[in-house]
Amino acid sequence: MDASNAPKTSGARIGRQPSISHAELSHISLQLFIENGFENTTVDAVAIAAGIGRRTLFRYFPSKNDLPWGDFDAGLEQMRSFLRMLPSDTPLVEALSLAVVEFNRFPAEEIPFHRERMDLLLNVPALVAHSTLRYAAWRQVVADYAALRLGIESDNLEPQTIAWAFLGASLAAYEQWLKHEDADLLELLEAAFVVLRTVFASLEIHPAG
Amino acid sequence: MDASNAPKTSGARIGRQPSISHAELSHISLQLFIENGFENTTVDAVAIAAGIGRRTLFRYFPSKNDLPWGDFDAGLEQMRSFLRMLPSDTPLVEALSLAVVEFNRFPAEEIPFHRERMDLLLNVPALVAHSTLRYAAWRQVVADYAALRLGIESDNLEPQTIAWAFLGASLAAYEQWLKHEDADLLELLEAAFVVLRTVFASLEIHPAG
DNA sequence: GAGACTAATGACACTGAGTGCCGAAGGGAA
DNA sequence: TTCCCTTCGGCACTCAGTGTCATTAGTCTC
Repeated sequence: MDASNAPKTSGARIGRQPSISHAELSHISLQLFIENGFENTTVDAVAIAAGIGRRTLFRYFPSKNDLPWGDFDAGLEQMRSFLRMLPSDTPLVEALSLAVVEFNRFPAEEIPFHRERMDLLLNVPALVAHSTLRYAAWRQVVADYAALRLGIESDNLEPQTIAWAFLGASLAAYEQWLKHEDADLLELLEAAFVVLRTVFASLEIHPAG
Repeated sequence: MDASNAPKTSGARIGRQPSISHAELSHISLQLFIENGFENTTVDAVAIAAGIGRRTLFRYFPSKNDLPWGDFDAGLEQMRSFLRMLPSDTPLVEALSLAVVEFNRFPAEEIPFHRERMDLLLNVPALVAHSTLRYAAWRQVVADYAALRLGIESDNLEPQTIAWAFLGASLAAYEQWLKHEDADLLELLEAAFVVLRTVFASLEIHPAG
């Protein structure tokens, strides 16, 4: 899906070369969004800044809302692999906690950049709304693993609830991270998962019968 | 916020009467969306069906996406009251479970209607995305109560994580409800909350039979 | 009842996102 | 060079949403 303009090792491609990459285009748009605000930046402005036609831009990204996301799917595949390689006797919640933390680990030099992107994604209403659609794929990864471990289908109540809980905890952690300049994202994620364990482990609850 | 065109008991209102109510307009739009699909129904078509101008429609609802929601805020206020009236020694998770179940209790005759609305809200991409913004207010109610009970601010990690978890569990329950014609929504909600308690208490999960 | 005041309506024009269509441009292969 | 393939980008169009403003339909005062 990405790097589609880099010449493949298996022979040169035929036809006209793409004039830009998804990553470049995403990066250029992000610059503009951060500088002028998401709403104040038109798609035309992004296309002009990238030196491509407006029509071409919509061939790279299906909507303006998708521009800041860049290559999210690549990260998902990594998370899938990570989960596959975990020992199968790892407790479910621990396995998922580890995987989610790993998913959000970035090289130190990328962190300021990542922060600005997440600041947009979690604060611009249009992007907050749109993000739900992207998170669905993320939840699917979590639900698939939970289903595998529980021996049930991934569209059952249990895997879906678990996936939602991990997503929610992650977003709560991100919100804290953006609010506190000096905070550590991975620690906040772990803290959020601990909240889940402690809050919902309170056993004075009587399951409704 | 609603019933603004019904004459108030305290004297007649001044100025021209609203030509329609939010509830009526929402209902009319829902009919069209269900019949023809959300994407295939233009705002103009809704306005015409409602016998009002297109411009007027946007004074009642800020966007097409808001039309199917109707009066969501009224339910939120009810949930707030419900939580306020609970004994303060009710365990936090139990209190929230009860409140959320109560929030989703509807008269039997409204259930088929509610089902169709939720079917739209949870399946039409544009509405799924937009719903995140509406759910934020819902989460705030949960977070506020959790914060109160925990003696911390509602924008802290704990209340936010708890609110996300309850929202996620509720949505997972709704998805099951829509998928199984004969399912009971309130039972599914309780089941989803039990999933949270058992999974995060690291107990054994038994797939629902 | 006439005029003042108030609030909702709706027509019009405009911006901006997203799409279908199609010819042109740029590349490799024969 | 010629053919073929792929991307590019201009154009026209649909539709959501907004600012403006005259109009309509009420109430209140004199």
